[in-house]
Amino acid sequence: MPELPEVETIRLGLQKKIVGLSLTRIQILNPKSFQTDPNIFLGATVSGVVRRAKVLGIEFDNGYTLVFHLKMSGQVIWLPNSHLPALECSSQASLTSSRFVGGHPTKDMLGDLPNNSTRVILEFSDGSKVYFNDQRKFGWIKGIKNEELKIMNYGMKNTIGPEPLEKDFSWEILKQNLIKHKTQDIKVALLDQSTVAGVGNIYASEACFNSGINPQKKVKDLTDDDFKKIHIGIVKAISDGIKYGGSTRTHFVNAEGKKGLFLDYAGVYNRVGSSCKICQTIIIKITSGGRGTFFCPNCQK
DNA sequence: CACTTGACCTGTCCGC
DNA sequence: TGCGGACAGGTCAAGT
Repeated sequence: MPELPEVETIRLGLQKKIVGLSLTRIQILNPKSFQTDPNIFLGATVSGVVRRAKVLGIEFDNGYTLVFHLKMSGQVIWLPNSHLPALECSSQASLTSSRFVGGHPTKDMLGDLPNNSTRVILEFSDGSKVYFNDQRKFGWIKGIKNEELKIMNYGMKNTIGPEPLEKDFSWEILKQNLIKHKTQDIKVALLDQSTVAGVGNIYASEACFNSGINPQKKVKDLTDDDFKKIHIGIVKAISDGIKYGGSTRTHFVNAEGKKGLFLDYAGVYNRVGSSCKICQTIIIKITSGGRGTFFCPNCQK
C-alpha cells in the first residue's frame, strides 16, 4: 500500500488527533500484527507522530515509539469517542459524514469499525481509538526505544536511503545510490529503499514519467542529465502525492478514513489504454522486476 | 555476486 | 453462479 505520501498523509492527520493523549487500552486481534509488549505502552502519553520512509511512528513520553509498517494493505484510522450504539441513527449519520466527506464508503471502508480486517485497536484517554486494519496481514507494529530508532533502522532489515524531500537528497546522491544497480531497469532500482526512501510501485512509475525516462532504461545507460531529471521527477511525484492526500487504488484511506486523490492526477499509473496527458499516445503497461509498470512510449525514451 | 522468484496473506476481478 | 487463475501500494529470504 502506502508509499511515502500515503504514510505522510496519515501522519499529518494522526498528529492533530492524538498528541497529548494517553494510551488506555490495546486490543490485539491478530498477534502477528503486534510484535511488542503492550505493557510498555499502556498509560504512556503520545508526544508526537513521526515518519521515516514508509514507516509511521507514534512516539510516547516514556521513551518508546510504536512503529507501524503498513505493507500492501494496512490502514491506520482514527475515530473519535463515539461509543455510539451502532443502531442509533443520528450519531451514525454524523459519524459517516465526518469520515466520508465527498464520497461513499466502499466495501473496503466498511462503515463500522472494527471490521474483519481490523488487527489491532489502540484506545486513548479521551475515548478515541486508532484502528490498525490490514487485510493481507503483511503489516506489523513494533516497539522501539526512541533513541534506538535509527540504529534499529525503524524496524526494517535493509538499509533506508535519503528522504526525498530533505535537503540532503541531491541528484548527485541519487546517482551515487543508483549506480550500484547498474544493470537493473531504472524503475526497479528506484523501488530499492536504499536508493531513496519511500518510493514504491506507484511513485516509481510516476517519477519515470515526470522525468521522461523509459522505466526499462538500464541504470548504466543514464547520463548525468538523466539523473538530474529523475531527481526532479521523484521530488515532484512525492510532493504531488502528499498534496493530493495520497493514492487510493483499493485500500488506502487517511487517518480519518478518506481516500487519497493522487491517482486522479497521476500521469501513467493505472492508466493503461488511456491517452497520455501530454502527447495523447496510449499508455502501456509492462512488467518490470515482476511489478506492473506504466509508461508513455512516446514521452519516455 | 547480482538478479529473479517465492513467500507472507486475503480479497477481488475477469474469463470460461 | 461457480471455479481457476492472475493480480494488488512491500519487504526479504531463498534460489539460480
